[in-house]
Amino acid sequence: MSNIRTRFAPSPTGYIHVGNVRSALYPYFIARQSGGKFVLRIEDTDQNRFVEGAEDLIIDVLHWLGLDWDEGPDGTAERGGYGPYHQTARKEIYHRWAMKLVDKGLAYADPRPAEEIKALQDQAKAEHRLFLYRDHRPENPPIWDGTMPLRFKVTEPKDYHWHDEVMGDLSAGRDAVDDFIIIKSDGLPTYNFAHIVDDAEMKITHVIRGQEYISSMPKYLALYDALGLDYPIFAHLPHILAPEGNKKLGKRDGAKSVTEYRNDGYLPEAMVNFLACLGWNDGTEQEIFTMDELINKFSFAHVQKSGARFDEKRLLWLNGQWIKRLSLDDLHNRCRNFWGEHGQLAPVEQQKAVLSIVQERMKTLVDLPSLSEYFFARPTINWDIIATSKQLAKRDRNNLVELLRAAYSKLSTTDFTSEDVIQASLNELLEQTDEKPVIMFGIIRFALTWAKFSPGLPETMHLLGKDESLARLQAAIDSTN
RNA sequence: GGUCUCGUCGUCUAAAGGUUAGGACAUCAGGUUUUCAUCCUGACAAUUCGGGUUCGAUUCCCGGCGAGAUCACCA
Repeated sequence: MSNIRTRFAPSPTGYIHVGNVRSALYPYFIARQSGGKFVLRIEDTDQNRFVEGAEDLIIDVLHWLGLDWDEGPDGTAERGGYGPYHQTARKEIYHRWAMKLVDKGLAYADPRPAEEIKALQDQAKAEHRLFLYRDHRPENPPIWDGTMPLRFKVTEPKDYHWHDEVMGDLSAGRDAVDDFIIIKSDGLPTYNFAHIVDDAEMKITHVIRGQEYISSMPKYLALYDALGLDYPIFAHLPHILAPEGNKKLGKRDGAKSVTEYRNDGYLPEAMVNFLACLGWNDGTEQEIFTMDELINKFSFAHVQKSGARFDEKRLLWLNGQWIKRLSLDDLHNRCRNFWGEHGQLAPVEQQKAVLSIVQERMKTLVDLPSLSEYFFARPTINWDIIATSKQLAKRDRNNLVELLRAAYSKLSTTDFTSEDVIQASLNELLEQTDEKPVIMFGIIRFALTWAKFSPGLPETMHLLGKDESLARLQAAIDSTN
């Protein structure tokens, strides 16, 4: 048990995309590796961007990924002693803290209309001049009554130096912090203020978030100082870049939601493994990590400083690796919603038998139907598919049918008791006909599956059974008449 | 534009002054007596540039170049 406390603090403004997930993962690892607590806090202070149902989506995704939290929203209730865990429910708390600043003369109500400020900013920009609000403070600010925004007052601008677990020692000049709004005119706090109050109240020890917050650090440091708070440990994570260009991965560049990957047949283990290793590695050549391994091995010391590109091909490979590692029962469970039309109706035992020979070829769960349907229902005969095989395409139809006849008569006297027996019989067939394997086995495979890809011939035939195998060969022969 | 940050194969990364600069994904070529998306083998491929410091720089320092982030009553 330690007093380490980390948090993931998303905004319910839409679906959670893969770029967001990593900033949940690392705090989770840090909390779990030390026996500390992982807190989920909903940052819903922006009423304009609030999206109905977004919170449920976030929770659903965290559950799916296997990230459990010790404190935070829990169904309709909340769990943990430092709640509430929705910022909109903490309004009084922010006001109480804001009053501390007002009382110290470190915050003032700002009566200036937003348009006027905008005009000042535009003017400064046009003149290539730095705009500092502190040069335009209202002369006699009114008493703050909650209807006007409340601004933090920078009394002594100074340089800031601080340490970041990922980025190292950082610094910023005195103009990096200016008077900024801490409570909006709607009475809710801005992120800048709210997260500091919350982190303090919730005793958060590690602030782990995206790199985009680095430039705001002086603001936060000024606020910690003004509020008399100790600094937590900071760790700013590099961005995850979109597959194309050098842009940060975001929704408008088509960043997919985690839910989308789940529907596309990706395993949460692969997702976690992939995202955790985007910008982090344990210093060895290991590529596959379980959640437990990540928890044990994760360290900021090995987090990359520069952005990492999201490479779907690597994700796909990793997913295939994870699928291969699944036990048959586990795989069967996860395939529940991925069977094809006929597969879903098949008895469990048959489904498992099919999975066992198809497992190593699956890269995602959505591959299942194309890899399995012909086991459950007789495939549609399609001679055109022969053209996809270089070797078979050279033979004429009659010749191929001849071969199928030979195969039929050989196999009808074969015992289908095991794959080995079938293999042996197929080998004899080869000798008797003096045909090349690529031709003979190729045409048999097509006659049985009419699919571009399938598992090995003996496995396929063994699973299909003698009657069905022969019936399919016969159907192929008959189809040419 | 100001401020801040970053810069190793196409991509993810290892090497925290001394290695033929390593691994993985992708790609390509072989192989596993049928296909193949599995598996095995192999090939291709990188230190942004210029100055220092040093016996020796991917590594430390300075400058250029390139890239990104941020400058909101968004988080």
